Amino acid sequence: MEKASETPPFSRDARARLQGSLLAWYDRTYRELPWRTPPRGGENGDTPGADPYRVWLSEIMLQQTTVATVIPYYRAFLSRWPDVAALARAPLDDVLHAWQGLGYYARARNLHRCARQIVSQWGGRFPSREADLRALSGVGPYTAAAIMAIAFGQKATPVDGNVVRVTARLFCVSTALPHARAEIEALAGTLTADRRPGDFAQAMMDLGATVCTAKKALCVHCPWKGDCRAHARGTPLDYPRKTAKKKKPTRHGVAYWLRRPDGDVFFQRREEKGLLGGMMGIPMSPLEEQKIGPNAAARFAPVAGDITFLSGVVIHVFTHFRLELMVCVLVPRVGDDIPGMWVRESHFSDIALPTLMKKIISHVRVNGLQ
DNA sequence: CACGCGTGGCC
DNA sequence: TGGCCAAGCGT
Repeated sequence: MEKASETPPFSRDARARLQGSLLAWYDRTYRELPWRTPPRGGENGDTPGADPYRVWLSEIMLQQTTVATVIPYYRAFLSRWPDVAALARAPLDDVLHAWQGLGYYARARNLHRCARQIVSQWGGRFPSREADLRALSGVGPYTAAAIMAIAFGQKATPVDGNVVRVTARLFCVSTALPHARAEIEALAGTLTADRRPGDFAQAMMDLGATVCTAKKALCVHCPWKGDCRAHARGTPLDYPRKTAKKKKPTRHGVAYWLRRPDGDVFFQRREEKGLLGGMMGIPMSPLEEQKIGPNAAARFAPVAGDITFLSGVVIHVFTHFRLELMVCVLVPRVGDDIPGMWVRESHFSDIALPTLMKKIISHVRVNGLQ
């Protein structure tokens, strides 16, 4: 396994050159973002550490999520909960509601749990040791390293998708992902600067986000073009190598729009674990590989009643499968005795609904019978 | 450790 | 248009 890369790590001098040119590039091209503190620039100037709460909040939101998507959510959270104590005091439902549409809802539950951990275990102040950060809910190796570097100014190497790509190209790592992960992390660690660790970490990510991107390598603008081995070969887009992905399957299901005579609609909280965990939604059948016929759809209904199938289907694409959902209106024949809540349409905006549920609501508006 | 977990934008 | 991608984590 020790064929680490096609080319060996850089010498001490080369590393110093790489660090200097990247930091200079960062100062020159600095992008302002709501959670950032500007680089002081200059000689040995370390950027003053940012508020750990803001760094943490932004990093959790940015997990697998684009900057443009995160910005409005980040502003809303920070304005509503300015510090970790405020967030810890909030009811979980409020946090989930504020998170709706952002996806990966386990992050929101872990965020809330983490806020309470900070208050109960650390007196409301973020710990400044990587191991203590790692013990917090929702904080993994990447986020712990990011907080260490950006908020506490400590030498640490957060390795996100950008850093993986930049590093794989710089060294021409021949091993394919995800197997190459450890190897790439080790190589990335050899680059990390002692000075301005927070700026260096963000510079690596910015480089991957704006210059050394997945689909384009704008090597002309890259501060590392003189040392990059993939650029020297003229094949930067060949890295990082990846193993082929499986094709995304389609799964089928039925969603039940339970409507009472007064017009209220039935919602229930989804189980904490699993798809859209902890969010509100209308009842759904189990998801199957095959289309679900009318008989099975009636059999899966949560209560007895008159069923009307709406025309069309709701299509929603998740990370690991494509969902094709039939929607039927169900007028319960008997009183409700299943756990959940009846919600007036004018109050839909009060409950935490994932995007799939909003699509279903829209589908009923368009195709539903009044 | 491979997999489950959202959503929106891009070509 | 379908596949790929985006500042990963928990199990």
